[in-house]
Amino acid sequence: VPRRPTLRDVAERAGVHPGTASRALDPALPGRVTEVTARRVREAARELGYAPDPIARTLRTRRSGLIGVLIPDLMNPVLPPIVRGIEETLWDAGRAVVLADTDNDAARESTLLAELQARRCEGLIVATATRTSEAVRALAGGDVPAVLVTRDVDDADLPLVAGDDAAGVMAAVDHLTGLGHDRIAYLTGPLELSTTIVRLQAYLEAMSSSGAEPLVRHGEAFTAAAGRRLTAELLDDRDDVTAILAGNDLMALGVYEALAEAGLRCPADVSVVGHNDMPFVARLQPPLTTVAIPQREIGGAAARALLRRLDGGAADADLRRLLPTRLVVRGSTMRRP
Amino acid sequence: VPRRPTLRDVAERAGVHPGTASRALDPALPGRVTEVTARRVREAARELGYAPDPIARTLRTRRSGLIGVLIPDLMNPVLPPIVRGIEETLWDAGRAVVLADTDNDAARESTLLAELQARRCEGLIVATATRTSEAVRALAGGDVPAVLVTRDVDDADLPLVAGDDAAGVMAAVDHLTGLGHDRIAYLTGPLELSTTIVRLQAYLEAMSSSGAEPLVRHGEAFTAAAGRRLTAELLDDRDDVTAILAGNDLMALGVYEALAEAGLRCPADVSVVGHNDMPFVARLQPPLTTVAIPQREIGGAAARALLRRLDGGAADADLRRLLPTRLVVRGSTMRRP
DNA sequence: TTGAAAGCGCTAACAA
DNA sequence: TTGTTAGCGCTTTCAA
Repeated sequence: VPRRPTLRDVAERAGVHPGTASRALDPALPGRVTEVTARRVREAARELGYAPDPIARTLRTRRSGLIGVLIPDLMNPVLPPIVRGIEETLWDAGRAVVLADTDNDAARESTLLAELQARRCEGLIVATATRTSEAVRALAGGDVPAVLVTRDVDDADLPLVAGDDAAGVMAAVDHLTGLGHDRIAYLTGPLELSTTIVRLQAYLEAMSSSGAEPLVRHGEAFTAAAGRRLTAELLDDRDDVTAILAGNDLMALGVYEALAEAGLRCPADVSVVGHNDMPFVARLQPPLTTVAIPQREIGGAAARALLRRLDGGAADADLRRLLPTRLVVRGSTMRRP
Repeated sequence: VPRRPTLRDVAERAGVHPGTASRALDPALPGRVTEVTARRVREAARELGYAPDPIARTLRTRRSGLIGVLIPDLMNPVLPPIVRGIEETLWDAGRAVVLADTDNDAARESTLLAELQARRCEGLIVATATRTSEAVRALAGGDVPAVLVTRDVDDADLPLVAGDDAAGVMAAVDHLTGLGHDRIAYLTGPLELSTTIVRLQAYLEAMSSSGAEPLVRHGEAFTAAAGRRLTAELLDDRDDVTAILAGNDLMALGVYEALAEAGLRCPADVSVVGHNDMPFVARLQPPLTTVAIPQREIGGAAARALLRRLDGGAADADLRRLLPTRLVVRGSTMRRP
């Protein structure tokens, strides 16, 4: 059986000692070896099709080249682009991505975090944080660098990369007030998520600066079902609402359903705005006006932030990196009737 | 610095030799060690918070516990559920998933396949195959077990797990003929994908057995743009088409666009059927009738097939496992006008 | 500049 | 049943 070649084979063929071959092949150390031997070794390596064994290297150097990526649920449409951005950036940097999905389960979160570390991941990218996750907070003190994506945890000095949701929500409120709306309701996601809080806060600020009275309903989850229930309740209580800002696009889907059920038209009777610009919302009827988030870039930026840290970068240089969002105006908003 | 404990530390504390400690901690070998020493060792391990180093273990045993998963593009809506199914099954079996995305690039495919193997992945799940991918075909002879998902490669004895697309397409044609249609066009995806061929073949068979004349257009990609272009061309040539079967849902989106552009209504003038039942197609206008594929189950089944092989299962027991698909009838199909 | 030797932490073959 | 020994493939001191 033609075993894959080791450094020893290369050294033998080049007529040098394995140690020398190792030095010759290490690009970080030019001048540690004669140019002529370096050439001989490289040649032998090429002829043999030699590739260093990452496992053996890791055992020696303690660097595995593995980055753990923890996500809440890959089937949530916002995540694939983020994971994609992370993954392409890390592969390009010679790292491999170990993906783990918590299924939105806190217990699973801490299990998987431990598992990822046990498997010697050099760094962690975490998209599952709730404001109170202890397991995530503990990462701040730990010895494996971690970066949070999208979701932040309270009171921990962990770097975060996310979209500038606040700016997006403010733009959405401005858009609606610009269209003459002032009875604008906001439907939140679960309060244990930082994204919910950030968006809600922005809504409240924008409303107060426009002098309009805020109107908030809290949802138990970022789902269409929650959006639908909240909207139905809202319409029962108040018949003067002319615009609804949904915590995210999934909830906006539920808003559409509830409006249709109540015999209200969108946007003729009620304008609707979502958040995230997930795939295909432009193809809904009506096409959804929403806050677009640069998901893939967020993933890439998170990966780069982690790489910087792994290369000994300053730990405090780039806490809280917010990437620009933008309001995409489509057919679900119009001038107040 | 309180270095994490090694097996040596555990052995020392338990007063035994490292080799003995190793045996005591190995769950696969009961009876290789006295119950009393086993207990002592386990106790010591617990007290020290010992966790075996997976890297060292891998170097020794050649088994990394890592499974490489190669996908064409995570942002293609069919993939997240598949990856999810793979990932949850493998974690439950104590394996970790290394995810790599080729971005539909053949060169990247072979690079990443090599990289995954260099990183000592014990097994591979490949969703990127084209009918001719050499790099994938080479896996058949290789020493790391591989399972294909959804996309097959020609002339290679690699196990495949996929949805039963043929049955789905036949059901779709039957559904349409049952509604009185006989001018049913089929829009294919790229011919280098096995899924395209399987679906097309099924369409041709179903048409011939119903005695209707087949009407096929070939698309260069499974995209909305392709679906749109093909439909526009089709409508230019033939004004008698009353139903269109799209290669997948993305193409069906394009069909919707082209019909609207041509001033034709769906389903009143033309019925449309998609394939995949990707998220949110039920919310299109009209809701899309489509062939649903059990994506998550396919992922799970692929993972289990690989695990079986890793445990020395027969290599030929389960080549070509097809999971049942089903036609989901929604609003885009109706009785022929 | 190169060779020699040790060792990362673990497991498996062999010996006692 | 347990201890001993060797070695997975690599890097990195230390000497020459």
